Amino acid sequence: MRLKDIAEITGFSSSTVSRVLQDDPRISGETKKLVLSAVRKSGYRVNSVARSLKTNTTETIGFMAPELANDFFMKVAEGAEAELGRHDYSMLICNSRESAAEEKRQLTLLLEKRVDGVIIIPSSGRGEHFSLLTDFDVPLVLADRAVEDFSADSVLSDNEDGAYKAVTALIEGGYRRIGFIGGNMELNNAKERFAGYRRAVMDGSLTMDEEIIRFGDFHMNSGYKLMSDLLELPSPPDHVFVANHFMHIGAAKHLAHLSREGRGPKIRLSSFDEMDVSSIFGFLTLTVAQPMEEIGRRAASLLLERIREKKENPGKRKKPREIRLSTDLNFHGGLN
Amino acid sequence: MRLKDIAEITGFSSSTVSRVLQDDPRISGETKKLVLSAVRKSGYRVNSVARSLKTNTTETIGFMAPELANDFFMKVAEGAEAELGRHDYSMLICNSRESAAEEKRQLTLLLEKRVDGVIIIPSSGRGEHFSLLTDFDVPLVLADRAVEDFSADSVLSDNEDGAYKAVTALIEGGYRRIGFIGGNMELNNAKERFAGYRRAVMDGSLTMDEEIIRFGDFHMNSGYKLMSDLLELPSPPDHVFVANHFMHIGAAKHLAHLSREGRGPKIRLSSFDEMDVSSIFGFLTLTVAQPMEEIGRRAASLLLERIREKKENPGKRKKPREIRLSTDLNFHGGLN
DNA sequence: CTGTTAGCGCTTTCAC
DNA sequence: GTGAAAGCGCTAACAG
Repeated sequence: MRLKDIAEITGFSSSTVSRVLQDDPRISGETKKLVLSAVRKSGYRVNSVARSLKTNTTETIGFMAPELANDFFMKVAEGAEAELGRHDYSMLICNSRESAAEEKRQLTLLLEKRVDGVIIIPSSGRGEHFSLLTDFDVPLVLADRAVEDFSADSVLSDNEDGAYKAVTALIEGGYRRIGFIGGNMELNNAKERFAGYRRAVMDGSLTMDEEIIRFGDFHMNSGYKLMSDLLELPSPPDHVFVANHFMHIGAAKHLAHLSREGRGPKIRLSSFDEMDVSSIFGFLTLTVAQPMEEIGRRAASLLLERIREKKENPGKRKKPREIRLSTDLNFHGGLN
Repeated sequence: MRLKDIAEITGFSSSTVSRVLQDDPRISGETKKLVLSAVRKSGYRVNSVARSLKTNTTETIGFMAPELANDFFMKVAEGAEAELGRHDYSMLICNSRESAAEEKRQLTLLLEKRVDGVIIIPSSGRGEHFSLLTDFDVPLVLADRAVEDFSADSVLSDNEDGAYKAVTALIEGGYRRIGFIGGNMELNNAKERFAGYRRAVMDGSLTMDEEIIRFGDFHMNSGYKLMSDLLELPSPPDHVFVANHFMHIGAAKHLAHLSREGRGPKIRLSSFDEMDVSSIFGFLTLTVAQPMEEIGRRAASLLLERIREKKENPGKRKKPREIRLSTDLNFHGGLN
């Protein structure tokens, strides 16, 4: 069933049917009713592919994340999906598998599918290949992470501030030897969280001790391992600030194992990120909650704005905008 | 840059360029080289939209899940994505928000986008609206859950068997009062897991005691709440089998809270599902591991098969196939 | 308010 | 081995 068939059934022309479907105000109420009823009866569905070919827009955007089975990324995705859905956009999802090469490969596919724009949570700190998109004039918004070699619209948390607030609160709470489990330092958010930690330590007149500063990969197992390393130190920290949720769970898991064996050390944890499973353990003191869904929502709405601007003002590209969302500091277990 | 431009640059016709792009064997090596080099130089990308209009296939499938920020669903999605990627298919992702109505709404969108097929993890036990797809001859595969009022290809875990194996092992391990925290009983997998529990209890000559059988909604908080209910019983269970991962984490969280307060009851947990955070607590005895990614992979490959069959044999619809994947029983903490 | 017409960028007979 | 031409289903001037 094609639009043309509806035209034949109702006796109107294709253009009239097309206009009805687009709610063109010029169409008379009577005609509209007739056409719409024929559409309903026949079960006709517009062919978006044909429409896209004609209009040169697909109402589809690409969403690329380093992995899919990751609650943080998918909260961002849910936020984006919600915002896009309000505007009848769909989302083509891509798993970059934490690889910039794979990221590039998938971008070319998105390009061929003629998506109207792309949201990327970068897999690495580098994004030269994102120029693929801008070369083709496809709007791009980075979410959660920025890259160092490519400037693009982005929606990020205020990582440094979040870490600073948390560590400062810990110092005020009396901790004097606060360890740090950081993320992959090629990623800007890992760097910024570390910078926040460092600044808080300095401002709080504690000494920066490299012994109690470790870097992992933002995954659970590295949190587990690094926690274990820290505890084996002759003089272990009295608190550890962990730079993301997954490493925090890993670190807590290690503490839980120890305490199960009856040799639980006196130590507490705080973490960047807050998920609904964050507080399952008793070691948690503070979390720095990122507005995960808002990151997605804002990324989507910025992207839609860029798409609109492009349509209204072809060829004119605005200079990249960076949106920083602030985090919330939440207390959980008390300070000791 | 269009295909036609490449034709003009190289002096060949559009048809020839098109054939080169599709690796048509009739094209001479020389021509191929010439065209390909022009393609590379110009940065030309095929326009999939135009191709789709012509070929009536989009190489895109829809993937619908009740939520996105759910590691179980997304492991399935990753499996599907991997399989689809091997065949250059893309995935349009939809969040049905645990609502059949929303599910229906999004299906019509997928229909308009002319996806070649759809994978659905149903939000509810009902799927009359899935006929939207079959009416339009769009292949559909259900993953993880079946629906009672609509028969479709499906890839499911052997839920009953998994629960049966686990509970039987618990009985053999000496537990005599095994409670059950079930899922939303409108869902077939919740029902089947309960059936497995029931059969094991019967076969093991324990008594079915409704007191220690509770039903939640597969989310963490209901596991927490129901665990608390069970512990308040005059005669609480000595073990609780929880019907999925998220409720298990909730139940364990409750136990962790209690034991932190020094009043940890002597009770252990087992759970359907195994995720990498399953074993963070010490209460865990057994898990019934579902092959999450395989569910996705198999769903995708069955879907691709159906798409192929449809192309080769239009109009002929095979009768639905149900694939049951077996689960693995894994021991964690020992039996007491 | 409605119809005619051209054409989006590709694939694919059919012809040579 | 290559080209000419038609057409996928829709939209959007333009015309009336």
